[in-house]
Amino acid sequence: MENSGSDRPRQRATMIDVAKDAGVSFKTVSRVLNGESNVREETRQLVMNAAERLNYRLNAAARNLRVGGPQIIALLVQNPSRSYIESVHLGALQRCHKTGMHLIMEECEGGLTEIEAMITKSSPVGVVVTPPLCDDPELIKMLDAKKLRYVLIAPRNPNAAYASININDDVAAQEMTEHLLSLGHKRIGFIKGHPDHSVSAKRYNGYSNAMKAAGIAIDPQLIEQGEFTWASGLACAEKLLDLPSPPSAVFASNDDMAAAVIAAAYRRNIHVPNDLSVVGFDNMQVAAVISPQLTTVNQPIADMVSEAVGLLTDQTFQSGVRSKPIFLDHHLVIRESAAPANTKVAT
Amino acid sequence: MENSGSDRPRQRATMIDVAKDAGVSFKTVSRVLNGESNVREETRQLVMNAAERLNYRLNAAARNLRVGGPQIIALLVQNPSRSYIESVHLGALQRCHKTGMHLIMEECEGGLTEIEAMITKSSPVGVVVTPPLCDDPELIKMLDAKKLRYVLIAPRNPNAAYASININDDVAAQEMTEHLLSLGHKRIGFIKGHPDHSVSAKRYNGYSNAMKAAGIAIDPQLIEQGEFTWASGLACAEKLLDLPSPPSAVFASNDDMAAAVIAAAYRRNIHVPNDLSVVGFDNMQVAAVISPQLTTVNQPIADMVSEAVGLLTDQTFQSGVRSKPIFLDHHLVIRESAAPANTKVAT
DNA sequence: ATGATTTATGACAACCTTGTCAACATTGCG
DNA sequence: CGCAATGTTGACAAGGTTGTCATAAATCAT
Repeated sequence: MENSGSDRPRQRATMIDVAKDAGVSFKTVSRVLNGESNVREETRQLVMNAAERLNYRLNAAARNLRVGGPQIIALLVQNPSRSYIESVHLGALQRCHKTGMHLIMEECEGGLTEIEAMITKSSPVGVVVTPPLCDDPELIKMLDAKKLRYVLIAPRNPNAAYASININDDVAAQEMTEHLLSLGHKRIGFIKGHPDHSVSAKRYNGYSNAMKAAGIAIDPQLIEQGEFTWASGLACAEKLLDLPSPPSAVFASNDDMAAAVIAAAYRRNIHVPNDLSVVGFDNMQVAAVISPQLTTVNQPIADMVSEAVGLLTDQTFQSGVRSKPIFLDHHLVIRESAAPANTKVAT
Repeated sequence: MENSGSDRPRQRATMIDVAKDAGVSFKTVSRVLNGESNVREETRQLVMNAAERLNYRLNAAARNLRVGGPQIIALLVQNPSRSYIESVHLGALQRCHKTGMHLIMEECEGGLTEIEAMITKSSPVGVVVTPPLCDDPELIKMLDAKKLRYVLIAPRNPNAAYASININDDVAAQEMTEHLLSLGHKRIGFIKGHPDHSVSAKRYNGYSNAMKAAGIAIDPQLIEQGEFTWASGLACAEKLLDLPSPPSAVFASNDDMAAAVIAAAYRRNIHVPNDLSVVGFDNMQVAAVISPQLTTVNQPIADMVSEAVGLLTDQTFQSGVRSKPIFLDHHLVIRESAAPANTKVAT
C-alpha cells in the first residue's frame, strides 16, 4: 500500500526509467520496444514487464526528431458516402494526432496496383482497412506479402486470424427490430444493404431473428434488396408503400436509405411517424438534419477507426498486431421517426 | 543565376542555418522567432530576413520535445449543424497535425465564463473563432484582455483591425443568381438565413444586386426570412410555393433550407428541376445525398479553418497575428437541381 | 573617467529517442 | 585449449529546440 501511486511521479516514464527498473541500459529498452533482433528472451521479458509496470509510452516528439520525420499510418477507404468517409477520417486523424503519427488517407477507386504503389511509396508502419476493402482477399494477400501490420474495420468474419474492430451488427439490428415490435408494429418492412458489404447480411439476420423470436413469420413481400444509396432506398420504399397491404414500419439498413423512405412517404402524403415508422442504421449526420429526425442505431465509426489506429501505434505490438477481434458498443438513438403503431388499423 | 535553387539543399533549414546566414548565434535566432525582448531591432531584422530567405519553418518535434508537450490551438464553435462542425474540426485538425500543434475544440453552448474557464485552463497559443461567435463583441473583448492571438472566420465586417478568413458571400450569391437568370428564370424566390449570422445579409445582397443588374424588380412576396434550419426552410418554401404566382426557381441561403424546399416541392408533386429549380449555399455533405443532387455554392470551410490555424502557427507572426482579412475562392457546384426555366409558362 | 547597472548576445546543457560502433559473453570448431 | 564467429549489451553522439547562466557591450550615475 505504501506505493499507492500518489507519491509516484506524474511525469510520463521514459526509456531511462524503464531501463533503471529493468536493470539494463536504455539502449536495450529501445531495442526491445522496437522489436529488434539479438535480444535475449530473458532480457526481453524483463524490459516488457518494466514497461508495463511503469505504463511506458513512447515519446513521439523525440522519435520524430531523431528519425527526421513522423511515422505514417495509411487509411484505405472506398465508400460512396461522404459522411462515412469524413467520420472515418476524423477518427483516424484524432488518434494519429495524439500519438504523433501522420496519416495518409487513400480513396481506392483504382485497382490493387494503385494501392500497392501508394503503399510502397509512403511505406507506412500500419494500415487501416475499411469496408468493403477489408473483405478483398487480394488486398489482404498483398498486405501480408509486404509484411505490413494492418487492422480491419468490420470484416465479414471477425476471427483470430486478423486484428479487427467491429460492432455487433446483428445484435444491433435485432434490438432495433425489437424496438419496433415493442411499439406494436407487426408488419415491418426491411431494406437490405449492398450485397457486397458483409454487414448487410448481419443486419438482416438481426431483423430476422427478432421477428422469429416474436413469433411473426417474415413476409417475403416486405423484404427489399437495396444498395445503401439514397436512390436504391427510394426504389425499395416505393415498392413497399405501394403494396396492397403496406408495412406500418420500415427498417432500412442505413440512414441514407431511411431518408429515402421518408421522402417516398412524403410524396404519398403518408405522415411519418403517425402513419409510418421509419428507422435507419449508422447515425450519420443526415439522420439529424432531416425531418422528422431519424431514429437509428449509433455505430461509433470514428471511435472504431480511432481504436484501429491505437492498435497499430501501441508499441507493445510492434512485431505483429494482436489478432483478436474487438467489439465496440452500439446503442439505439431514439428520435422522432418511429411511433406506436396506428391502432385504428390494428383494431 | 549561379544560386538557382537546384544546388540548394533539399533539407529544411534549421535555426543553425538561419543563424549562420544572419551572422548571429542560433540562440539569438530562437529569441527573435519567439518574440522575446532584449533583442536589438537591427539584429531582429537581420534574423527575420535570413529566416525569410531560407524559408525557415519551426521543427515542431524538436520544440515539443524540449518544452515537454505540444502547443495548443483552441477552436470555438457554436453551430447547430453537425456537418458544419465536422468540416471545421477536420480542417483545423489537418493543419494542426501538419505543424505539430494540438487542438482543443470547444462547443460553446454555455456562456462566456465557460469559454474563459476553458481558455485559462488550456492556455492555448491561439484561438480560432467561428460564426456566429466571431461577431460577439464580449468574446472578442475577453480574448483581447487575455492578450490572446485569434483569427475570425467570416466575421460581419472583415477589416484590418482583426485577422480573418472569408469568402465573398455577396459575389458568390450574385454568381449563383446570375446562373439562375442565365437559365431563363425571372421569378426567383430567395430564402434568407438567420438574422444573427452576418453572412445572411451578404448573401441576400448578392441576390439583390444580380436581380437589379438584370433589370428585374424584386417582388417582396418572393423573399422569405429563414433561420438556416431545415424546418424554417420548409415553412418558407411552403409560403413561396403556395403563392398565386409561384417562383420558377428558389435560392436558399444554405443547403439545409434548400433540401427543405425540395421536400416541400415533392409534397406538392412539383418536379425538381423540371418544374422548379432549387439551389443552395455551402456545399455540405447533404447536398450530394439528396435527390436530385443539389446545385450549390462551394464554401471551402475546412480550408478556411485550416488557413486560420496556419496564420496562428506561422512563426513569423509570433507577436500579433497579421491583421488583414484573407479571402478564399468559392465556386459554383452545378448538379441536378437547377434546370432551364419551363418555357411553356414563359411563353 | 570610473564603477554600477542594464541590455544584448553566446556557450552549453537538457529534452528522449535511435544509429554507430565497440566491448563483452557465448558458442562452435580445429 | 585456443581461436574465430556469432550473439548480446552498453557507451556515446546526434537530431533541433529552449532554458540557464555567463559574458560582453552599452548606458547611467557619481
